[in-house]
Amino acid sequence: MTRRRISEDFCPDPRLCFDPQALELEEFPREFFLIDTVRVAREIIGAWFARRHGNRWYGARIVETEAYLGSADAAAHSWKGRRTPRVEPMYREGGHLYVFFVYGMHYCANVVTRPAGIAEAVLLRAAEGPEGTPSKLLSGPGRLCAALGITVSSSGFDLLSGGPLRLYRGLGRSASVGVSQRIGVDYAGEAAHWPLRFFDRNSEAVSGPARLKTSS
DNA sequence: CACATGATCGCCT
DNA sequence: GGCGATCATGTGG
Repeated sequence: MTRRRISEDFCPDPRLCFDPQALELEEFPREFFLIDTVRVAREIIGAWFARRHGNRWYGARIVETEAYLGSADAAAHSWKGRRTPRVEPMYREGGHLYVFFVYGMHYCANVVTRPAGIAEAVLLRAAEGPEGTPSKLLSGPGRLCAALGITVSSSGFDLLSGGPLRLYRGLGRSASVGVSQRIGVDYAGEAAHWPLRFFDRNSEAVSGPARLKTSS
């Protein structure tokens, strides 16, 4: 049996190699992550999620996100203040990473928001690689993590520590951003309908059903 | 300790 | 649009 061990998958896809220095990308200030989770979800559309591996940088432009609003949000892992070892990174200061494992085979990456103790976060649902990479390579939260080689070993990492995982502001004009309900949270009752998903209307890499790709 | 389920994906119909 | 894969995690006994 040649069963593939998911935990060995740490390597970014070589097609995502890029140079943040040459592009003169700037990081977000800490404060940006502390104030408003919904605003972070909307405004990191177009931002670059970047990772250093060896002496190279790999990155992708975020085109789809979802906000998860902590203890008041039945779809959030921190609903009703739930606090377990897995969710602990959600309680850190905004700007940290929260990664979890789902469905026995996929990882999902979130950017933690709000001050320490308030467990809100933004799920990174889809991204585009540098010019010429296939639009499906990072389309969906599981594929996004697979393409960048992100696993739970990165959960709790501070994106503003000057280390190998970072978030950079996008370049040029802001994207045309659509809004919809979140995907895959039907169990969450009323919260399942909250308009907390954001996406770049002009991107081929946005995931989910077609009916959620055109809304406002 | 046993069990149920999920912030998904790809393949099948 | 439906379903199986596959297992960490949380919950309850």
